[in-house]
Amino acid sequence: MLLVNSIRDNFEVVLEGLQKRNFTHAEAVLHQVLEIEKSRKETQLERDNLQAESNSLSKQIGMLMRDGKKAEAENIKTKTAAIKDRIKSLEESYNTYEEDLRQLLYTIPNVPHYSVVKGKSADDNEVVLEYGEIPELPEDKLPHWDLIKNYDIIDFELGTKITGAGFPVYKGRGARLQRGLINFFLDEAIKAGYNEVQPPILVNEDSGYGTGQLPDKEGQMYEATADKLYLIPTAEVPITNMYRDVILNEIEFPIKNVGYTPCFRREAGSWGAHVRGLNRLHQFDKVEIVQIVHPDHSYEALEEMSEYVQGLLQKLELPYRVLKLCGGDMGFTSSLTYDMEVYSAAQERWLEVSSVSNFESYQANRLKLRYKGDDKRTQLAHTLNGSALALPRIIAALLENNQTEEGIRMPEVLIPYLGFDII
RNA sequence: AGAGGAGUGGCAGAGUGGUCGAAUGCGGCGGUCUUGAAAACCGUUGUACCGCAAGGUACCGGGGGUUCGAAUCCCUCCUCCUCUGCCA
Repeated sequence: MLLVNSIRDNFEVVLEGLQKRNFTHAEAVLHQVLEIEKSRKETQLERDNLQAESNSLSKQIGMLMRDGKKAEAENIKTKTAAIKDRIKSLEESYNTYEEDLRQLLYTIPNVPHYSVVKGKSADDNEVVLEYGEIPELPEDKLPHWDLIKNYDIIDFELGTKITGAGFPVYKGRGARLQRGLINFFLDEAIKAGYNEVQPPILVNEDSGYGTGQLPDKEGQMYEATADKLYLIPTAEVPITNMYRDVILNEIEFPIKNVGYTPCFRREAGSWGAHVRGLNRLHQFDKVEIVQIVHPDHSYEALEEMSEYVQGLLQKLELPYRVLKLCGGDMGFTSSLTYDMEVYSAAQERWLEVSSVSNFESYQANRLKLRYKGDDKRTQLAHTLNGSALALPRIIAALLENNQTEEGIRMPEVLIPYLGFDII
């Protein structure tokens, strides 16, 4: 969430930023924040002063009791009663102000980077670059949902029987392709200096708030209600929350973690060809990279992560493009996001396979993730993450783009991981 | 899951109603000494909020309560340890 001080000190900048993402009533909400904050401070001042008075009287009572002057002590006791009532009522208002402030801040999205354009929807995203040749496929090319049936490598009906729609069963070479890709992605990340972690895939409420899934996206997560736990929608949640309530030493930067996890998304209300087959699932696999860095270097880190993800796509020989998201299309917590999309030659459309974001201090503020430098001051760190990569659409593109009469050709780099070169 | 025990500063560990944000040791940082290092000695060393500052307030696992006053007493939740049970 945003820092109140930054809203106060950079009011115009914050306002302009929020307007870029079409956040309605931005000005009114920001003014409300400052107003509540003002009341909060006034209440604290009064409460603290009374508390100081009460503390001092209590000490006097203690000393009088020790000296055996009981009558005098009793006399002071009566004075404290009134103060106590007043403190209690101030305490209640203070808590209300604090809670109202927090709830209000939860509703305010991150301020986009100054270079982010306004825009209304995904149509206004800027294509930063395109890479690779779009393959020419024969007339009888098939979309992946037909290919997986023909080769019997992914079974949606079977998954529907076991669980429900959007939970496919990967079979035979389909399963091995999954496993091969996961291992390939993890190995590449390790080579790039990331530390591999295996986090839990159920998280508690605090973690959901820490990275911003709660309260914003409550309905999009599966919930284990008996234990108040959530199935993670992305490994970003557990991996970033490892650093909740942590004060790092500056010399530990940059912190680079990578983890493979299944991801679970309820994604209600979607339909049509765009969500067919592997395009949108309730459960899918993803390798996620997460960085925690010094605020001065977070945009360098973002570029580095973007290039890293692009390198993976190049190795997989997939044509891709990089989008810089406009304000209207960016996630709630992000300051700047690049989306990587691969071209699916049979569906003849671009599929998002990665999203790389810099959250600046927005998540860190919720997480209380700070660092201490040479000057001994504690400050908020910056967090970033990116998919590297999400499997289903990569598989969709690999299957579609590499289909031949002999079968589906696998990219060179995967063959050692698969043990076969064609499906 | 049942029975018992325990949660205090970076770590170890004292403190069982008042002068305790908290002894002491270790570690960290600064200094003295030394050609340098070690040792020794001296100093310093939590977080957050309010305040221009002086200073104030809160925090001893979380929340609530008793009391003029709580690390200390009570309730509740969480976590960890030991034993028993169960289990990949």
